[in-house]
Formats: sequence, C-alpha cells, structure tokens
Amino acid sequence: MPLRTAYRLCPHAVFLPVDFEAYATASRLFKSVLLSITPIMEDVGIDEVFLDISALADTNEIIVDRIKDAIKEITGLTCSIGIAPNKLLAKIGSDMQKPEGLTILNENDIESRLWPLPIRKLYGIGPKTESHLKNMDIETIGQLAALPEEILFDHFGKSYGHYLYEASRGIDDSPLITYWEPKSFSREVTFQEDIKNWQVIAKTLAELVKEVSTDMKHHGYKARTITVKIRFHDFKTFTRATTITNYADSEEEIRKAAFAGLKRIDLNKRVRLIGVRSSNLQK
DNA sequence: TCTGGGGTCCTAGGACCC
DNA sequence: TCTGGGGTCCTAGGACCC
Repeated sequence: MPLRTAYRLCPHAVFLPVDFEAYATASRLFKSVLLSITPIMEDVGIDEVFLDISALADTNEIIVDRIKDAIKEITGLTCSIGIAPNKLLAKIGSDMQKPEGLTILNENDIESRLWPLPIRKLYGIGPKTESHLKNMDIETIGQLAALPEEILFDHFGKSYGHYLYEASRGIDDSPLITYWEPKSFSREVTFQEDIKNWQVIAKTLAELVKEVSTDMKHHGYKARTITVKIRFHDFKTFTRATTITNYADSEEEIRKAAFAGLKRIDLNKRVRLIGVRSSNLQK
C-alpha cells in the first residue's frame, strides 16, 4: 500500500496580504526542495502538498526529518505532516497534531481515530453540509459512515453523496495530480467602500480585464467564455457569462465580452466587488 | 470568522439539433 | 386533447478548498 504525505506549513495558515509575496516566494523555494525528495508531488496551494513516498527506501522517520529540516532551513517555519495510504487520510492526519506534529494513519485506525471526529474535519464538508448533517442528527464521521448510501444520494445527490459515503470510511482512490491544465484565469477586487459610480466600476473592470489578458498570454491560453461577477453591499452576488465564437486572448476582445456581461446586471445597488474570469480555454 | 482572492467541481434548467 | 428522446452546449448559482 503506497504511503502518501500531506504537509502543512505552520504556524498559522492564515492569509496575510502584507506577507503574501514573501510567503509565495518561500512556497516556491521549499516546493523545489521537496521535489528533490520525490518527484511525485501534488501542489495543493501555497502551503500544502501531497508527496508519494511509497517508492522511497528510507524509513518514515528519516523522510519526515528531511522534510522538516528543509522547510525549517528555507523558511524558518515548522510544518505538520500526515502519513497515510491515501490523500484523504494523509490530509486529515496532518491536521490532527497541529503545531509541528506527525500523524500516521492507516486502515486499522479508521474506526478508532477517524470515526470519533466531528464531520467538519472531513475534507469536502464545509459549513453548509455540516449544518445539513446536524439537522439529520449526524455529528461525527462515524455516524455519517453508518448512513446507507441511498440516504446520502437523496440528501446530497449522486456525486457528492457517493463521495461522503466513501470518505467517511477513509476510502480515497484519487491519484496524485502532478500537473494539471488551468481551467480558468480570474481577477477580482473588493472595493474599500461600496461603489455606486459607474465610471469607477467600468474603469476597474477594464483593469481586471487587462490583468486576466496578460495572465492568459503569459501562460499561452485563449478563452471563449468571459464571466463578470458583481457582489453588492448586501453580499448578493451575480455572474453573467458571455461565450464568443472564437478563442481570444486580447484585451479588446475580452473587454468587449466582459462589458456585454456587465450590461446584463442591474446595477441599482452599491457594488462591493467586481471580478472577471476567462474559461473554456485552449492552449 | 459579517467575509480577501484565486481556483475547482457540481447541478439544474433552457436552447437547439436530429 | 396532444405534447418523444437523446445529445450537446451554454448559463447561473452554490459549495468547497487553501
């Protein structure tokens, strides 16, 4: 059974806009170091990865020390690590001993260590699903695992229901994704204060379009669908998508589509956020 | 978490085609 | 009183992740 690890950078996985660039730089640095430990790495964000260490000859202890030392040396930060037969359990394990821990989970631990946990600890369960499950008197992962799959289908649909059924049993066959094609490029901003002025909204959208276009060209993609997003002061959020005939990456074409979408939103309230996304991509 | 920004995936419904 | 069925594309919104 292959072993995988997830690690998380500590001390706090909070988003700090001020430190963001430094954090991102450190992130790139230690990921390159981790790649020298094993090339089978899935990048899950700025401070988290999965590594497949099943082919390595060294013991878990030696590998873990190498990872911790490398991260400490490069970033000065600690990390927590989970080792398990799949990504789901490795991820949950990495959260179990937070500051600087190592948690090893395997199939035999599911009943004793996974099932007592609150449902919210299961990857993929957010606030909405948590409250839905609590209304069904389901509080722990074990109680979730006791539900027949049909019940989960009824409440959560076929796809997500099936996911919950398997995840609550610690089952996860998903492979490590070492590379994936981007599906979309986007930019959005939240205004310091809610905006009513159309000029400001239009100017901001044009700037975001420029950034998205630059980003796409930089990565060598064109897009057919451009989506505008508006969030009002009351947090109501609307999106309007425009699909064009030919794949495009130029600022003008994207701007045209973006403004066509914007026109279809009734801007009768103060605007808090505006964003633009390109999708339906082609290399 | 009265809420920042960049992503992914899923669902439901409508339009349109044969 | 009748109103098929399947496939594909597109849209809008929601849930979740770091």
